[in-house]
Amino acid sequence: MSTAQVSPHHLRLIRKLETIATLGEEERRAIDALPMILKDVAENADIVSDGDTPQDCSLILDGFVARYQLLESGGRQIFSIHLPGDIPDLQTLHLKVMDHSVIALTPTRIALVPHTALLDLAQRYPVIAHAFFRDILIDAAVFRTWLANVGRKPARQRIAHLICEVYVRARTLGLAGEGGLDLPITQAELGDCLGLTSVHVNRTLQELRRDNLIASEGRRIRIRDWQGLQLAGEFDPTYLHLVRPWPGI
Amino acid sequence: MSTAQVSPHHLRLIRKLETIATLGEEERRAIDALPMILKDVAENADIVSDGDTPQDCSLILDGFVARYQLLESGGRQIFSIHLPGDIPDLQTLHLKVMDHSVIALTPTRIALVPHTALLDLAQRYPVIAHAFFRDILIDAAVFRTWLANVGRKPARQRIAHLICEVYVRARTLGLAGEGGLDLPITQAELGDCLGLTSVHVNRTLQELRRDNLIASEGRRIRIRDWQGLQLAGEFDPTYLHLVRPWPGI
DNA sequence: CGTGTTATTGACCAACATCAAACTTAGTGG
DNA sequence: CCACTAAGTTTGATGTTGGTCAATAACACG
Repeated sequence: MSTAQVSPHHLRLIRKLETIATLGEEERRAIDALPMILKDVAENADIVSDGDTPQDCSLILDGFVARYQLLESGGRQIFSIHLPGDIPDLQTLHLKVMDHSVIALTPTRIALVPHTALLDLAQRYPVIAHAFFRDILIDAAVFRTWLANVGRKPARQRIAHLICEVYVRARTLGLAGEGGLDLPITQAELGDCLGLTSVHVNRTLQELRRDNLIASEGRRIRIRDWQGLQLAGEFDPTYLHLVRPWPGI
Repeated sequence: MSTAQVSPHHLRLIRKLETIATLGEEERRAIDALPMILKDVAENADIVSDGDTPQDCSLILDGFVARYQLLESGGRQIFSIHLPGDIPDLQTLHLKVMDHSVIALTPTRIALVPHTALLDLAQRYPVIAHAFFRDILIDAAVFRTWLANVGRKPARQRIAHLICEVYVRARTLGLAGEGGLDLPITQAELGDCLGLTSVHVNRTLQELRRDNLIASEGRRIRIRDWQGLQLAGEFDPTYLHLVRPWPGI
């Protein structure tokens, strides 16, 4: 199967899974046969909400997505950032009730894939079941890493780390070049990722700019010193368990 | 199969899995046939270490266990607490290299179960594969919840929440009665769970005692006001996805 | 007993929060 | 194409939670 014949939507998923597992020709073909219903989601709209019991999973085709929870006390904690190719609600295959929400940080296009189709796929192709397992486990590894960041690192390190993570993941998926990435996320949202207020995020970003680790033009964050930024964030990509990390990481 | 014939070690695992999934007679029998090698682990010894590539999973038979990571800056973050019946390194079935460590908080007895046996089991019994999936997903849900705690809640809430969580899980497994539980964990370790210093943990515990939410006699924490403690911690057990929560939770 | 770990207390400090206002930017409709 | 608006960013002044350092007290255990 030459990839030219593959639908670009399905290709997104194949490309993503190939960053964390090794697929064969057969598996790629099977994924390409998945039924998908396209759907556009407005900025700041929930894709799945806390308490839902969805029957489909959402494959991100385009846009930035986050998983989060609102606290009784009014605060919000963002748990992870998701990029095209990710299925942020893959867990609904095995946990029927959502215990958090998924939101579109930008205007987003998703593909809805029925649980039945995905379960069937995993049933028939152990390699794909393995890939799903890995995806979920890497998800958990990201949560742990964020927990360590928020629990034990100062603001400057946390922010640097987050930028490193999103950059590496975007780059691995071919969504960012050498220079940096668009991180279309507000400082308040950054704060909700990192357990900080937007005010403190702002001041710390200025510090990172002053130290020439990053530059920001509007919402585009340009990485000026990749080594330095990794150092500043104590960033070690091991926890992402990438199969083929690009050189220089 | 009457449970009387089942080895108590295997029963621990069966009981645990039955808190998060529903097993049939056949599955219980298959679990009972799992090969296990018993091993004692000293207090404060690693069961698995960051960077290891183990060939077995560790079923906890007795004792308290934690997963953690050391940071370059010298700090430590604990990610989760594990009780008898848990398999804290289940993820090594699908992620070969450990990205964190597992430590015995108390003298602990574990059973080593070969990956091959577990993978075979999951292959032959979809219900068990499903249970493993759920276990890993619930693990991730715990990480998210801790992340929300550390990121967005003050010390008092964090501590109350942690006590609630461990109590509910211990009680569900039949390891704690109505009155409270042994939480054989130092205040420094509590701090490493919650992103606090031991000094602040100490002061906050005193506050919880003063408010009559808990009482502590040595290391035993007695819960004096279960409703109040849940309230103080904004504790909602949904994220544990228990199949049969006990009444009054 | 003595020794090492853990808990407790006190004095002081720093990182980050809060509150509030001004400024910038990107849309939007006339 | 400009004025208007809303959202996001930036700045300043001030407050508080929780950290740091250090000493003492309470245990646990051989």
